[in-house]
Amino acid sequence: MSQVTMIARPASTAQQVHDWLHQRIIQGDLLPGARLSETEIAEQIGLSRQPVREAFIRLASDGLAEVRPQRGTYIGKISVSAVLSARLIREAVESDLAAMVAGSGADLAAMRAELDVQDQANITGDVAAFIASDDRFHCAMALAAGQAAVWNDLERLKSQMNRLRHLSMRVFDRSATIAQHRAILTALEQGDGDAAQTAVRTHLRQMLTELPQIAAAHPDYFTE
Amino acid sequence: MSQVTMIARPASTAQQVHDWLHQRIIQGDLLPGARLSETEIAEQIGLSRQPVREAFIRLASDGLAEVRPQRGTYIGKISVSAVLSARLIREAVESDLAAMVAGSGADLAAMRAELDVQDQANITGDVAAFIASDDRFHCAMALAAGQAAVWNDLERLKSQMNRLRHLSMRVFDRSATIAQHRAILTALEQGDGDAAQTAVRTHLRQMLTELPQIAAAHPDYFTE
DNA sequence: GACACTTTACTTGTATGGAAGTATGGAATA
DNA sequence: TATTCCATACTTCCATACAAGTAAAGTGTC
Repeated sequence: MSQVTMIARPASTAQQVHDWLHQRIIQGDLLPGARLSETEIAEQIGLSRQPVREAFIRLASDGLAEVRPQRGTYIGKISVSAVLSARLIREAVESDLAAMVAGSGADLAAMRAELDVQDQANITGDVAAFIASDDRFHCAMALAAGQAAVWNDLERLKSQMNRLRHLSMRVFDRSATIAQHRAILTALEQGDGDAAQTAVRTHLRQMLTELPQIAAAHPDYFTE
Repeated sequence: MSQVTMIARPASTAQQVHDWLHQRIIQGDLLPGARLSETEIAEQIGLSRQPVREAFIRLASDGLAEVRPQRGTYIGKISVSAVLSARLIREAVESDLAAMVAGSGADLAAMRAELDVQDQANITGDVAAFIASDDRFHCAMALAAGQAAVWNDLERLKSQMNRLRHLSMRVFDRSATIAQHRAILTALEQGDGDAAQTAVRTHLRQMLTELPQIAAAHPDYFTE
């Protein structure tokens, strides 16, 4: 925890607007291709256009929005190739992380706890809670490997995949995801690095079969 | 090539300022911890503060600058942990890419050509040219694997490592780097996936020994 | 001389006005 | 009816002015 976050100085208005829109986009509240208006949002929250504009610039840097000069700002569509490359990167990195954890004897209680949360969320049908726990499960593995910074660096890539999941989770089987998570954790607990790597790669390759189906179901939300 | 790029519309001023500063930071022209003034740069290039300010916001999103409200904007110091995690990610990803290329029979002429460029740059001592060719060598491998998008996604991480290399290349042995590149290419040409992966990992682990030395030589430029 | 306080200059943050460019709808014309 | 032209409203971009906060220099006091 850095000093900046310890000293409770409220973030700038522009930053708050950015965070607010960022979350709404990730959660699928603002849909791909939708229009964003500086003046409209500014009036909506009682600010001038400038901080809203700067929030848009940040969103564009995040790859979540597209500012077209003199035309308008739009929620970025989900790039199929971007999702595929993000998936490939995650598979490569998390496979290595799994190998590091398997031989280390690190504490895996956090991962096991998330499995219980996912079971609950699956029963109650709370999609948002399930996705959040899914994220924390993978994050816990990175922490077990002592690589918290790696997880932060993947944040940008994960955000694109999370948008996809918020579209897909209503359709696809969460039980299968839980089973895959359980396979990963079992292999880690047994200290079987090769099995853990295989389980991670199998899990993350699941998206290769899901992506075409989701893209076909929502063609307007995707590009490339 | 998309229509957008065909119609040669000049980028916005803020974007140009951002690109200019981005390049100067990566090349080590603007050193870590140095101060950036909105008004100063604005006067320097004959613009108002606003576009410069928006360029700063983009740089902060890139992780290259830090805007401290009511205090000033500074070139971000090189985070040791960020470099380490970027290195780990590159090792994992490029190892997978090497395995994909080794079995594919893809054209490797581009990689071989870069080796010649690096030999030349090593002789003439042109550090910037060497680093640029080094980048293109690795990029060529990603292209040979049919994963251009992956290389783009790693851009953010590479920029931090490139800042480091512009500090280190004046010190460290470029011939060793070339030998490592040659080992990678040889393994790929022989179709030996395992050897290629090993060569890639060995090459990228070189930084693990270089980083502490560079950080010790320039303690003011690093953090964490 | 050392210390506490005040002032002053300087920083980024926000508001507002206008400039440049785009898209849309309607009117005039063939 | 179809097409071209144009006026109008809208968008983002940039310039300017002001507000809020920080830091450092200066000043007075002990």
